Amino acid sequence: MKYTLNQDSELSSQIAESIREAIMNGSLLVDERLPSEGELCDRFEVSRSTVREALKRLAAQNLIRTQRGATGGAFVKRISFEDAYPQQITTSTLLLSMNDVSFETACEARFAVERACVPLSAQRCKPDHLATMRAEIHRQTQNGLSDESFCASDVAFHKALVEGAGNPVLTYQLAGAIESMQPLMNMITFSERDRVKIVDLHTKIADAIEGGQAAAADLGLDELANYTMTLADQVRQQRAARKKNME
Amino acid sequence: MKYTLNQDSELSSQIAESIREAIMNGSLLVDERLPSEGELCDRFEVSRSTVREALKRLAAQNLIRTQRGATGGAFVKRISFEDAYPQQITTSTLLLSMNDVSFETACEARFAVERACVPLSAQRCKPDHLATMRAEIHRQTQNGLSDESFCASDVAFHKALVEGAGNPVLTYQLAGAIESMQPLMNMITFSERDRVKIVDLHTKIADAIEGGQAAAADLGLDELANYTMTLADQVRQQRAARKKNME
DNA sequence: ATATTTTAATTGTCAGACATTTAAATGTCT
DNA sequence: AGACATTTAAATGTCTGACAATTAAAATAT
Repeated sequence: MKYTLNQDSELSSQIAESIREAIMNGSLLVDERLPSEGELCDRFEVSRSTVREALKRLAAQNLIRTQRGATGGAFVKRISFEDAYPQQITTSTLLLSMNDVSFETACEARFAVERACVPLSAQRCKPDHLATMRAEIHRQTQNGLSDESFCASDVAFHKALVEGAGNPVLTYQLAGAIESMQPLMNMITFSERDRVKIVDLHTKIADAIEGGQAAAADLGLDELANYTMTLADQVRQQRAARKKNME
Repeated sequence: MKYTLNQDSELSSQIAESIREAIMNGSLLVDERLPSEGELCDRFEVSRSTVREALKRLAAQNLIRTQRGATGGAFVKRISFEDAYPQQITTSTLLLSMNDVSFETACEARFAVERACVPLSAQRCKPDHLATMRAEIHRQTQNGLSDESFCASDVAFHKALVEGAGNPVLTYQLAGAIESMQPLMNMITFSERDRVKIVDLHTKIADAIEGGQAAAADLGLDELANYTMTLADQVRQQRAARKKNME
């Protein structure tokens, strides 16, 4: 384990980066124990607070875990998809909301990425994912469902579709794209007619997946993408009109 | 800004989570200043070290930035795609290497996701992305190029392909899938014949993109996916045979 | 008015202490 | 000898107080 500090600003950041590199390049293996805080102080010639701030940075990135007690210490963490998920969602969501990403751009990305899963889902989708899709479709038909709940169910449906591809890497990469769209989707209000149309398309997609018909599912997804964009467009026009009236 | 602590283990983790939620739910807006470390100590009734460890966790997640000096403090950071990128790559890379994700699974995800970009790239690819693709193809034909450099160039080619779609969300989401494959790709050695074949397919794809022919590009990508899988298969068989010989 | 210096607020770092947790070592009883 | 209880030691978690470094604004001097 080699320790070299870059020319960054804060010591804790430099130390964290140094250890991160050691993990990335294989100098530190999974479950290997890092030197104790005291030893790290000696090696980097900094105080314990600084070392601890560095370790907290690494912990926040799921790179290490710490244990207290006699045989405790900081250990290189075997990061799991479950650990990485929430981080990914948080980052994606903030990226969209803080960078004026248009609904079109986000939507395009989402459907493009989902379309990539469809052939695999049609080929391998398991009964329980299909069951989830059906259940969500059913929920979407219920009266009195708030727009937010409808959106949440929509997200759940599409998540199941992606998970149906049975590829954990895809699921991880795409979860962000789909879930982070929810706040944007929540800005749309759905009329009764909209919901019926969406449920129809969801059903069409689920049927196609169940029957292993990738092309049909793709077609359904395409229609859904177009329809969603249309809805967003309406919302934008309504909002623009309202603004004009107020002037 | 509401502060409630969960029943987690470490105080710094609870405090970080509390502030993270305030950012996520809009209580804290972009560029808004957090209370100073001293004030946070009072509000959470903890020492400054604990507050600082919490802030470092948030900084590591690109949620805040800090400034020193009179008008300094911690501010909600407007996370940029550039900031999120490296984090995404690190996480994806470690996920693959630490969880025994098979080459097939990772490869499948990569090509699925790339295929999602092809129609958009064919439609909108800008000259400079195309130029990058051509340049990388050219690099791949040079003699004496190490396997690692070849792989790196391969990654650069595919990154340009994705960027050609002109959708920053797609670029972000997919960068992880593509770049994190590099360590796995590096385990493959390329014969002269392999390289010629790959360069041919890259050229085919670039030509199709340039001509706006999405279907042709998709076909090329499909061939490339199959060929890559075949290569990986060969490597696996060679390795198995070698192992058998040693017994 | 402009340039310079001082000041105050804030984060960054350090040092040392004590609290808490945990496993291993030790001791005690049957 | 084995089972249970106690002690010990090592490690992280937290607290306190101090000083350094940075920076914008206020005060001062030119």
